[in-house]
Amino acid sequence: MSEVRVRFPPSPTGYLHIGSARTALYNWLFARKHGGKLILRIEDTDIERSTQASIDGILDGMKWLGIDWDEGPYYQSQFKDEHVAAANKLLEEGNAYKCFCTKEELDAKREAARVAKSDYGYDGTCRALTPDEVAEKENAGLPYVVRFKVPEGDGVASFEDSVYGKVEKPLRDLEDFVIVRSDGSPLYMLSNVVDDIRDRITHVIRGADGLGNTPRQTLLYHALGAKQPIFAHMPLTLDHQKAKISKRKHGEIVAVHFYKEHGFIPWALCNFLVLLGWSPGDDTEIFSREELIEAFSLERINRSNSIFNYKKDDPKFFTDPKALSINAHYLRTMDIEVIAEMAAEVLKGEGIWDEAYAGEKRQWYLDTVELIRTRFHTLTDFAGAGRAYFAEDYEVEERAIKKNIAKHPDLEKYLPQLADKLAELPDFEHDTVEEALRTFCEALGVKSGIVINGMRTCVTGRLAGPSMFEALGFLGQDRVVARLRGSGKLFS
RNA sequence: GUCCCCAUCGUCUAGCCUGGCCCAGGACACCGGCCUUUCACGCCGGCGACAGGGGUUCAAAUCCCCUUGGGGACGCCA
Repeated sequence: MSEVRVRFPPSPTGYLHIGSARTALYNWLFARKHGGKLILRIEDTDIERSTQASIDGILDGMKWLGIDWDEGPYYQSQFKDEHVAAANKLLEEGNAYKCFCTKEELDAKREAARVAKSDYGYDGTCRALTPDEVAEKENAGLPYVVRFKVPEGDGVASFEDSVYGKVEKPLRDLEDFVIVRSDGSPLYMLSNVVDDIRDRITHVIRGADGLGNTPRQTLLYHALGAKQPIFAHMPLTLDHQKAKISKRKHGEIVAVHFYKEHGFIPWALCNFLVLLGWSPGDDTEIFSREELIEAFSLERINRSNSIFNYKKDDPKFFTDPKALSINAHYLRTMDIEVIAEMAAEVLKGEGIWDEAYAGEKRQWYLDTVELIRTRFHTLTDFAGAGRAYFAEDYEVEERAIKKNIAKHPDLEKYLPQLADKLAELPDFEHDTVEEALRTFCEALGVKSGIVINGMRTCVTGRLAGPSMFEALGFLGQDRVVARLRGSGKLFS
């Protein structure tokens, strides 16, 4: 096989959404697996809706995900001349013709067909025009579109699809479709094929919504004298109502940047997305980059659509639970240095980063991240649930106060007393602190659990967290003592 | 409406091509237990599906047909 060349052709009409990211990912995986090239082509021919901000967003999203490309970005709009030239070639060789039917006439025919409950396809009125008639209309200044001349007869347009197998469409079911607008601008159907031919694309991997117009595109390849690529149509991702996930309908939740902002690890999102419509055939679900590239294949892509399982306003899961669980898995198993770096970005974003964490407190920082990461799901938790380890402005959970403070009013006296005891300690080692606390509790005749939990609420702001004695060591004597002395505010 | 595609636990899926090893396996979620003076992790267990109906066959989740449900394509959008 010659070099594998695939492409990802987003249209820059909004942010990069996860469905597109999945398409990019599949293409990328295929290219990497076969030592091929991924070409990034921005399909910006819809000038009305294309924006530079969107282009930037898409590039940023891909970079963040780690989906790198080998060529491009190319811009479809720069190749307009080529598209027009291709249309002219088709015209000259008799594979296309000028159509003078007006939009109104076509709408009327379409409407009539609808009323008659019959199928509508362009009836070929202008196909029969003689060269003289065409010249006459053109000279009269009548606007026209260019239509592709679908071959007549009993033939079929067919192509090989790595997911769907051999796909055939009878030519008689295909109408003479428009390839150039009346204003002279080429249509997607044509541009896309011309670009893929120029970019020497060998495999077109795209959403199943492209399946329907593939037969027409194969006709274009043939008429343009090019070999058609191998196609692979991937199933669509739907929402719970079985509607295609879209920016319009679902908003931010389907945007790649949303996941970046909500503390996702890029690769975790990729790992989740690849599983939507593909599986390796065994029970593996967590893959390193190398493993996934090795395991990936077009043939194992599913044919049925999958559902992106998120429920709006779900208090517990802000996105698909599986995505969250995969992210949490990476969060607690990836190399601690890497996680610490990602967490650092979050802390910097929150303005609670201390440069010392990269210097003299480096080891403390690493150990702290290690201590708390097992119960987190996203990177943002380091600045949320884990805030007390890095800053003084942490919030104390309402339910923690309710359960561990309010029920034990005596703590209002005990906690400051405990602070004094702890302040006297020669060191703040695990055993030293534990012994001091147990002695303290015994002297007062109070159960240590009550004091421990009250203390946890006070010094970490949380109902749950790491073993208290361990956590205290990380917080340090000074901070613990100060926080316990200020515990009075919890009782108001 | 016409054409095409799809159909296994709530969700992602394995198994389907090459029928028996499947009274259907894994993961997430959920429930229970162990661990833990909290929580999480981890471990153990539980709940939970072959859309329905007909065939074919000694045998069907797997093959065939019909029904139903869902999706897509039918633009001078991309």
